[in-house]
Amino acid sequence: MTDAPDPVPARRGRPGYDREQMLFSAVRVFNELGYDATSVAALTERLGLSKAALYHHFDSKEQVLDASLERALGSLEAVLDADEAMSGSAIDRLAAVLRGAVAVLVAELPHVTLLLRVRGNSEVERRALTRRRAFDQRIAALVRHAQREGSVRSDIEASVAARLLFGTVNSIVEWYRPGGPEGADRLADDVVAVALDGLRT
Amino acid sequence: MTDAPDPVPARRGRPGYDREQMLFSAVRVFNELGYDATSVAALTERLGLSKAALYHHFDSKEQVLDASLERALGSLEAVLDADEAMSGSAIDRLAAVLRGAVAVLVAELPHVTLLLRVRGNSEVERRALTRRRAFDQRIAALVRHAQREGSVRSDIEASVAARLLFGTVNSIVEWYRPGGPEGADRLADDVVAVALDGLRT
DNA sequence: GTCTATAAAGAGATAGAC
DNA sequence: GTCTATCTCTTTATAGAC
Repeated sequence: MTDAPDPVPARRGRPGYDREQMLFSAVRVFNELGYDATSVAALTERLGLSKAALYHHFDSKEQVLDASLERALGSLEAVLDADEAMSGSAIDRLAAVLRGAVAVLVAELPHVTLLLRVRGNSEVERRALTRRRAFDQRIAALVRHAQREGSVRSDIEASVAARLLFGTVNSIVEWYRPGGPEGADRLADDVVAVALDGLRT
Repeated sequence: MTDAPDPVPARRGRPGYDREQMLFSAVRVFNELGYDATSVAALTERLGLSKAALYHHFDSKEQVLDASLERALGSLEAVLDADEAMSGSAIDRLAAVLRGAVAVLVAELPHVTLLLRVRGNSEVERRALTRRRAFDQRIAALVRHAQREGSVRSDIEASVAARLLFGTVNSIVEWYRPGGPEGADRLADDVVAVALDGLRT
């Protein structure tokens, strides 16, 4: 249990950790144990520090969570606000959003993983869930648009289709590990292929 | 917070709750708050009982979890052992397993939801994860079979395809609620349609 | 930026009565 | 089948020194 400290991105020269490094390490532990099962002691043991050290960088354990959720949500919202999501046919925009979401999932894997496990047990968690719902609704609107355009099947309700779509995308956090055999681009290709064209030959 | 007790399936006549009813109620609370965030007090408050009452029916909080995970895993494993999963072409068996899994998800929604959130924090959780992995591998083998048979595209690795497939299926627990507009059969149709034939027209 | 020490609250679980 | 009372351990967070 007392292994070497997390190999946190170095910060040249100075001793100790800054807020960024501590967040990086903490989110990893949250994802391993689950946020609620993680004590502040578990958070700081990972870095070889005492509990009190965390309170120098954050007001509370919950503020660590908040910082992580902000990253995840900010990155995901940016995908919907990007140029590729704003022009072209609805099906092309949908595909671009799927690719963008996969890219964010991979790039911000720990933060997004944490976001997807939030259940609404506190004000911080409920705010995050509200932003997530808004994201989901923008996806559903995009699917509806593609249905009206005729490029997406209309025999499945848009909200259900959108949920199954992002169920597929979001499930990636359960097994994908960067540096494995599958690159992020290849993964995005596979997701778009399965989601839009199906598994059948 | 002190609402009416959970409307647990009645047990005609006698006072108090039996093990089955207590499990039913407890698993609901676990899913609302998350297992780790749920105290034994929260569990029994829901039924209007004291903490000690739970220990008449279960040895520990963890044994409640164990009982729930056993149900979920048993039901899922039964899908793979069913007749429809044993004969016919691989693609037909795959479709049958998908339908069966959706049916189990809906029928045992609380137990499966709990299972899908387990992270391996205890021996009970790790045993459940081991069984889940075995299930996943049987799915991957089925996909591989369908690829060799030529009915499933081979440009996506079987293990990745299987994971995306069950990512789609499992995500149902995040939003589906029985008694809503979508019936279980219709939902299974939608899942098989999206997974095998895709969303595109 | 980190430490030790400690406060205050809440956790899981048990004993024994009804 | 449930209760009250209690034990013990762990939790989040703070105070104040280095």
